[in-house]
Amino acid sequence: MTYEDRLFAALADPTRRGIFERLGERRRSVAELARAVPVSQPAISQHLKVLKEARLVRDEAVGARRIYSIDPAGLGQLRQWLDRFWREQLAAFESAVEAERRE
Amino acid sequence: MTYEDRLFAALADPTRRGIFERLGERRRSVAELARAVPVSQPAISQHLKVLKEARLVRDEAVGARRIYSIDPAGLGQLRQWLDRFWREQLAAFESAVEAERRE
DNA sequence: TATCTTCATAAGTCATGGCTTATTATAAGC
DNA sequence: GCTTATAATAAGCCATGACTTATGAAGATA
Repeated sequence: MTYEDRLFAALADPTRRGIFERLGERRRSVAELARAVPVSQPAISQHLKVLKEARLVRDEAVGARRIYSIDPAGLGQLRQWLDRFWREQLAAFESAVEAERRE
Repeated sequence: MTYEDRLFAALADPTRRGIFERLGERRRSVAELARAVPVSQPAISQHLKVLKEARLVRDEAVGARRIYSIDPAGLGQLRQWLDRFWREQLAAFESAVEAERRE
């Protein structure tokens, strides 16, 4: 499974995207997230693990708590994918127009 | 299921993303895709249906064939989501810095 | 030390989704 | 008109993944 796969798969689940978007507002502990999102604490931990492996979030130990926050790395990857795709598609479009012009 | 859900779910599957990227190069028929991607023709059709419902792809009848091509609408949605997220995160970051400064 | 909180992991359940083969519908070509 | 090509749908199989409860580990608090 590539990094890109992990990235898209991580964002595919709505609950997980919800968690991610909440972390976008501000850093939160697992318990805070569990209070805000209607699933159990273990479910939150599992989602966070997936997000972390996709490099979308980081965590930091603070006492017994673990504070999660956004890691821009994953988003950067996503933007790269989008930009590359856009460029390629634009190029393909132009070459199609060019081919048509030559007919 | 929201449109956004459909969008992310559609891009989550690697095979489907492969199909989508091939269509990024140029428009193709179902049979062409089936020849290029190592799954059966019905599987291709099923993937195309998902991509179409996410507005990532359009189709057009040409004789007995169906020509699929990129529909920029879905990508636009994805970019919007990314941009909005980025802006919000930036704002959150700035307000965090501001709060820290006041301490 | 004993207890309480916080979080991760284990194990099991259930729904979803991606694939297959079989079939059907429509258009093309002889 | 009959056969071939193209593509969508139906039905069924199986793996994956999202959730649950139960449990354990590590830090905070009395």
